[in-house]
Amino acid sequence: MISDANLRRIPRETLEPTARRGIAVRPDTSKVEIGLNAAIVAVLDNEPVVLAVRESTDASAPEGLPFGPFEPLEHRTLEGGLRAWVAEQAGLDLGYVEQLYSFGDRGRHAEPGDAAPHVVSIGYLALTEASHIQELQRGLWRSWYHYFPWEDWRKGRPDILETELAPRLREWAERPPLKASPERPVRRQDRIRMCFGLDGAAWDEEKVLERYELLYEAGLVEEARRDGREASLSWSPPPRFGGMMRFDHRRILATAIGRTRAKIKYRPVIFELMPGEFTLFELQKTVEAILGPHLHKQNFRRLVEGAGLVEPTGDVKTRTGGRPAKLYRFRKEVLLERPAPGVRVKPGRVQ
Amino acid sequence: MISDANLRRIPRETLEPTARRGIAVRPDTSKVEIGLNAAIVAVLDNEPVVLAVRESTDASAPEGLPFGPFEPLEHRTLEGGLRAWVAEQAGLDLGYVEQLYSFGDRGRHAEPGDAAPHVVSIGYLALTEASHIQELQRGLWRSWYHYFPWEDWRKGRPDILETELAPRLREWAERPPLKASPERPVRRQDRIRMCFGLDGAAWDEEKVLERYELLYEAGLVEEARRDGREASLSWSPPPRFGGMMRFDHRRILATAIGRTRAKIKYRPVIFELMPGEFTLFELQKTVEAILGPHLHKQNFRRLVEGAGLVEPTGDVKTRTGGRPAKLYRFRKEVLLERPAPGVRVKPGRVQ
DNA sequence: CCCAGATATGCTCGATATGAGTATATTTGA
DNA sequence: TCAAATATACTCATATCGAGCATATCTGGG
Repeated sequence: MISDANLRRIPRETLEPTARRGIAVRPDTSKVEIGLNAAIVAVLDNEPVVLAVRESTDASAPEGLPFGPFEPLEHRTLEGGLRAWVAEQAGLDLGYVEQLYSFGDRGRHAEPGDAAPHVVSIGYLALTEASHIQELQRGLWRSWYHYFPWEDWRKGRPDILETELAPRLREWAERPPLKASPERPVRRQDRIRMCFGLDGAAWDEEKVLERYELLYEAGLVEEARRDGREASLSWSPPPRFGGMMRFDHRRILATAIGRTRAKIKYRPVIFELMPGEFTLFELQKTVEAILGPHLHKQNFRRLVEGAGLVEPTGDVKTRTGGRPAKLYRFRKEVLLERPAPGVRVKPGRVQ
Repeated sequence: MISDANLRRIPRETLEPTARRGIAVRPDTSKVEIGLNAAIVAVLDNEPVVLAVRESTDASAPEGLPFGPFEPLEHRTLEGGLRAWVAEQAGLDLGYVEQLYSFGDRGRHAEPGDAAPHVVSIGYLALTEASHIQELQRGLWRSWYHYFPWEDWRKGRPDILETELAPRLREWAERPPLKASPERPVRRQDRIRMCFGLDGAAWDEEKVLERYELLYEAGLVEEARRDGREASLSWSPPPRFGGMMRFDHRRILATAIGRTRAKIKYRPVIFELMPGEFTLFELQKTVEAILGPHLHKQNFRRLVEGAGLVEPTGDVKTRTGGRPAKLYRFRKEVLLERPAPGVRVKPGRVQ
C-alpha cells in the first residue's frame, strides 16, 4: 500500500468550483445525440464481409452500417442500445460485441441536405459466425475489401498501392499544407511511407485507420469531397478509392478492421467467426482472410496446437481434395491457462 | 480488387426505413450530455501519479478526474473539448492524449443527492513529463496505486491480494448470483483466478479494468455501495479497498492504467513520461513504476538499445552512487524504421 | 592514498521460439 | 493404378530471451 507521502499538493490559486460547471446546470447547449454504429463482421467462403444497410430500397441509396441513436430512457447500456437497433434493423442477435471508438468531429457527419445536428458516433465491432447470418432480414453482406481494396494482401501486395495510391499520395505530400500546421511530429512523406509500406518500409496490417485517415486528408476518398474538403484540396478532381459509406461509417469500419486484425493475435476471437468444428486449414484461411498474407502452413499448425487453442474432435473431414483433415474445436480451457491466448502470428512479417 | 461477386443480397422483408429513424426527428428524448474525463498521468520519483481534483476546496470533498461537458458549439472535436477543460481546470496544456473508452451505464453516475441526468463519459489518457507539472494551478497528484493498491507489484506480490482480496472474492464467488445470469461464459471462481493471478494463474498486469470491475461486482469498492448495489450484496458490510473517486472516474482510471501498461510495449509512449535525457536505469525505473515487476537490468538494456529506441547523447550522469551512467535520448527515427516500436517486455513474465 | 561498496556496462550460455524446408501419409479422380 | 492434391510429421539453422558472471568506474570513509 502506498502511503500518502507521495501525494503532492498544488496551490489552488483559482478557487472557483469549475469542476462541476456545466453538468446539470446549462440547459441544452451541451446535449448531443449519440449514434450507435455496428460493424458486423463474418467470414463467408474465405471472404471477410460486413453487414451494410441502405436508407431506402433504392439500390443507389448510399450504404452505411446499421445504426440508431442511443435512447437513455429505453436502453440501460450503450451496448444494449446497439443490440436493440441491430435486432430491429437487421433481425440479428449479436453475439460477441466490443466497443471501438467514439467519433465526434464536426463536419464528419454531413450528408447532402442535412440539417446536421451534432452527433457523436460510437462504433462497435461485432463478430458472428457465417452460418448464423442466414436469418438476416435486411441489408447486404459486402466484402470489407470492397471498401478498402488496398488492404487485401491475400494475393500479394495489391497493385493499386503502387499504381494508384502511391503517386497521388506523393503528389499530395508535396503540396504545401494550407495553414501552417502546428508542428506535425512526422512529415507527410514519412507518414505515407510508414502507413502504406512504401520505399522498403514494412506493411503493418493493423494500421487500417491510419491509412484511411491519410487518404481522407489527401482527398482520395469520396467522403472527403462530401464533407467539403474538396475546395481546399484539389485542382483537378482526383479519383477516389474504395466504396463510400454514409456519415463516418467507413472510418468506423476501418477501426473495426484494424481492431479485428490486432485482436485475433492475443484473444481467441477468431473462433467467433468459425463453426464449432473446423480443420486447421480452414482456420488458417479465416485468419488469412482477415490479416491478408499467406502463412506458413506447417508452422501455423504448430502455433495453434502448441498454444492449446484447439483440440481434435476425433472426426475427420473428407473430400478436401487429398488426405482427410482432422477436425478441431476451440479449446475453451485455454482461457483458464493463458492470460492472452490468441493466434500469435508475428506483426511485421508480411511482405 | 475484390469483385462484387462475393456480395450477398438478403431479401428485405421489412421495408420501413428504420435506418434514419430518430436522428434529427425525435426531439430530445435521445439527447444526452457527454462528459469528457482525463486521466493525466506522470511519473514523479518513480511513483506513477494521476491528477485528481476536488469539487470544492474542502479537503474532504470527493476526488475525481478533471472533466467537463462536451460543448458542441464551442468544441470542434471531442479531444479539443477535453484539452480546453483541462486547461481551464488545471492550467495544464496537455501533450500526448488518447481516447480510452465511452462509459454509459445508467446508475454509474449517481452521486448522493444528484438529479442524475444521463451522462455518457468519454475517458481519455494523457501522459505528461514530470517536469511540466509544476505549472499546475489546482488539483493534487496522487499515486495511482492509492486507488489500486493491489496493482502495485514493485515490491513483489502485494500482501493485500492474499490476505484481503482473495478470501472476500472467494466468499462472493460462492454466494449465488441473485438472478440467474444469462450463461456467464466463465464462472466467478475462474474469473477471480485469472484476473487476480490466484491458484497458480499468471498475473497479467494489463487486466486492471477487469480486476476493478470484479471488485465492483463483489461490492468490495466504495463506488458499488454508492451506486446502490449495497442492498443486494452484503449482509455484513465488507471492507472496501483503494481510494474512491467521484462518478465512474475510478473505472476510467483503471482503463487508463491498463492501456498505459499495454501501450508502452508497442508504442514509444514511455518517453512522454521521461525528460529529454535520462539514464537507462531511470528509464527502467519508469517502466517498472508503470508495469510493476522488477526487470532484469542487463536484459532491459539489451532490449531498448537493440530495438533502436534510444541513442546516447554523449554525456554522462555522475553521482549515481557508482560508475557514471551514460545519458540517452529517445531516438525518433525508430518511428520510421519499425511499425510498432515499444518496450517489448514479455507479458506474463511477472511473478 | 586505497579500499569497500555501489552502480554501470559488457558478455556468455542454455532454453525456447521462429522461419523455412524436407519427408511422409492418405485421399480423390483420371 | 498412379498422379495430383492435401494433410501431417519432423528437422535444422537462427533469433530471441532469461539468467548469471565478469569487468568498469565512480563515491565516501579510514
